Amino acid sequence: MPTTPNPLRRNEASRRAILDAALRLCAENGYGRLTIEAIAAGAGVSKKTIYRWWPSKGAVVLDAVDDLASTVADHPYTGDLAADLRTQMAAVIALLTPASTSAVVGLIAEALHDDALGDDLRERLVRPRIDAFNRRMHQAQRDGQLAADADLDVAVDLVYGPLYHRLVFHLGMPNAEQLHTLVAHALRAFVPAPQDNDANAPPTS
Amino acid sequence: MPTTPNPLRRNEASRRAILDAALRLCAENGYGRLTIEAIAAGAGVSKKTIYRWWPSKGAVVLDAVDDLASTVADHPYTGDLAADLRTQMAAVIALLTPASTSAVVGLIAEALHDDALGDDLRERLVRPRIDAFNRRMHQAQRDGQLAADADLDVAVDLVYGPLYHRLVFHLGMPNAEQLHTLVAHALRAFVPAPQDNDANAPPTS
Amino acid sequence: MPTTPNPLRRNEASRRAILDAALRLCAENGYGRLTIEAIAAGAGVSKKTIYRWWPSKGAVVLDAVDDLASTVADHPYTGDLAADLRTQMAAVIALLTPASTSAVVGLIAEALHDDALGDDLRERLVRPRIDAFNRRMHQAQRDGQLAADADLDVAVDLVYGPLYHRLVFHLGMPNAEQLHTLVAHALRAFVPAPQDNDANAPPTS
Amino acid sequence: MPTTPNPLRRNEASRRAILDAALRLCAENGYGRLTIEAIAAGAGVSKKTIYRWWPSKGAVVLDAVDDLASTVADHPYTGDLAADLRTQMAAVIALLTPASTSAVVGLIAEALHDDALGDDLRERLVRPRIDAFNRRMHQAQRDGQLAADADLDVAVDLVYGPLYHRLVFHLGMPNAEQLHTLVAHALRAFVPAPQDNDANAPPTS
DNA sequence: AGTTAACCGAGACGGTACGTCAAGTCTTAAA
DNA sequence: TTTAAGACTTGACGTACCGTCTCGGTTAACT
Repeated sequence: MPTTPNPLRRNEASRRAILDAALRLCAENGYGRLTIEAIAAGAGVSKKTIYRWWPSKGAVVLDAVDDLASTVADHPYTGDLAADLRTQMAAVIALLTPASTSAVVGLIAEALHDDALGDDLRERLVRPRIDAFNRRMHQAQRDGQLAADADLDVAVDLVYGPLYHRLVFHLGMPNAEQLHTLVAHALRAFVPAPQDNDANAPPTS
Repeated sequence: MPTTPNPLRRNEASRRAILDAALRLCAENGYGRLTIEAIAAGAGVSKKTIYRWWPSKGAVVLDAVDDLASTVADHPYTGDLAADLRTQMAAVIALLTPASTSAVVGLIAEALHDDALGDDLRERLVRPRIDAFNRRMHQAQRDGQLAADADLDVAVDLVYGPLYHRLVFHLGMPNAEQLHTLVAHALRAFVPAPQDNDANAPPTS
Repeated sequence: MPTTPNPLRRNEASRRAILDAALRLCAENGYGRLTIEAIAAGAGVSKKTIYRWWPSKGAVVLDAVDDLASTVADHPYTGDLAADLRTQMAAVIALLTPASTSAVVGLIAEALHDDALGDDLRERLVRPRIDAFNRRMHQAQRDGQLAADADLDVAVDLVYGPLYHRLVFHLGMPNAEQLHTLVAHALRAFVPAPQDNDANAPPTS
Repeated sequence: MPTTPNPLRRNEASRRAILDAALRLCAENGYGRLTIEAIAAGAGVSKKTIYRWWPSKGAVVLDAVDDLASTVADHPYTGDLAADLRTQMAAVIALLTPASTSAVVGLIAEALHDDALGDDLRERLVRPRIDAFNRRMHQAQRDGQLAADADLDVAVDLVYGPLYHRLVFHLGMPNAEQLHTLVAHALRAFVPAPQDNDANAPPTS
């Protein structure tokens, strides 16, 4: 008696309908009003089918977001580190806005109560993007845009932290100008010294 | 005909019992398992009394945390900015740890779905502390520890952001050493240039 | 410390307002939706004032109905017993119709659960009217319209019973013709024998 | 999309437990103290299950009484009409006594406020018994015990009315002797005239 | 190709908590 | 001292979802 169902017999149509319904209903009514019952009804699927394959509402949404987000929010590489970061961060901000109907924000909220979901969220959604960020930063270091001896371990926190600080305390997502300022200041921790005050300004070209 | 009850007639003993029960039960079972019913039972109070004075579970906990947190997590002033920040941030980290039983984390999670609660959380809990942080930073600026022309508007995001980035993605709160590194890097954006690697040490004067 | 309030200090204006509000609200929304709170609000009186003077909602309504009904539904005396009974019964039917907004029907329903109210209802409202009925019947006996040896003890049950049978089982109150038939048949038990089949018909004059 | 649940899937064990608990609790504490919560708890069933199948407490009790009463209070046929009626009415009286714990009395009280319940009560409980009574009366008519031209339409009101008159006004149910008198007088409306005082005795044939 | 075990939809079920309502008690301030 | 106002405890209301379960039916893997 297998405790986990046989994935070979899984109905792909049901799976897709469930993930689609989850995202759609989340966008329509907000993550807070999203329920397993509504997902089942919206997908034309029985609750049992959802519980067979996912342990919780959060896990469903995580799968749905994972599908969705695998291509968005990649790190571009134009050579201008600050600009590239701003581009990528703008995509992240789009995923978090508006908070009330953002599936990602819903996942974040639920993960704060649910360690298992939090771990999944970190490993499946966040970790790959942190790795990508780090690769981009090391590339910039090799390019000479960052100090050769910069401690990049804290970079991700300094660069992305402000977004989540503002998110959790309803301080408003930064607009383009504020984003510019934030990135500039964050990168200042890693640029070669001595430097002038405008080292991270966008190229004037 | 006032839609809000007359605060003059409010029973202070009930109010205190409710707030105490909310914090106690949150610490015992976690914010996620906290219910209005349990608070009422734990406080020896009727549900009606809770609903009369607060619109939601989050509002109760916000009041409770507000009472509690009004004295903790003040900004010390020893003259060593980085050390003072680390001290204060350690207090903040204590309020957020462990996440599963932290009332503040619970509020943060709920505020992500509930804009009204989020606004209250910001105005009542966070704004005063941001102001205190800013006062401390401007003091440091006047003390010559920060660049005279530093743009301190982004400072709070750079300093505290990493904490919330780590919180929401289950990356673990920084230990003492990591906190040291984080603060040092964050402040680097505001210190006078050029600088050496120990720019954040307390003034030797 | 008197357990009963001093009736001398009773506020007559409040008493009237309460009884009037009770009847008005009962007529408007039905006895089932009548509440002490609504009566208090409708009378501009505090709940405490109601509870001070009456033990229950039913007692309030009983007082109100008692005031109201003391003059209606008297027994006329035209000499035609059957006609007189029909006249009086039509007044009773008016008090019971429509059942959903009739204060008397509400009292009857509540008295079925509440023995104290039931006893009050019987003694204050019903008993005097039974006595009046019996006086009317004995008068008819003296007038020679009923058998001299008729057992009038069961008369009230036979005459009025059909009304309450129909009331409690939603069989519809009798219309004028049905009322005629009912009274005629009921009185047949008390008329002198031998008799013909139309002895109780109304006088043809 | 049916608004009523599919009766085929109904759990018969739950249904029985609910009806049994309703009758038991009504007998123990009285209809007035009977609650849906208590029925659910007493039946080991969730409230939702009750609300799924019945619209109100009264509907539950009506079902329970319907089950119970389908065999009691049938009309016997010994040939002696008055005796048969007394037998059957004694069974009815037993169902109504004591009023405070009688499910039927509770239903009657509730039906006075609730037209839908009242209609159900009439159609499901009362109408079949009225029909049975009428059949018995017509049989007696064919047997020559009632006048061939008697208007039996009012018979049920005359015979049973006294019971409900006495019930609603707390006048006490008739004892055996009073019942004898009541039935005798009621039937006098339908016997052939002239008659003697023992007209309701069984035929001597 | 037929058997059979699993998935599937549907949705009833026992629960827990919700937010509301009214009952009846108690406190305060004004008259 | 009574009253209006209204806060309070209590307890039931009817609803919403939860996560589990059983029911036929279909489907897909293995005889």
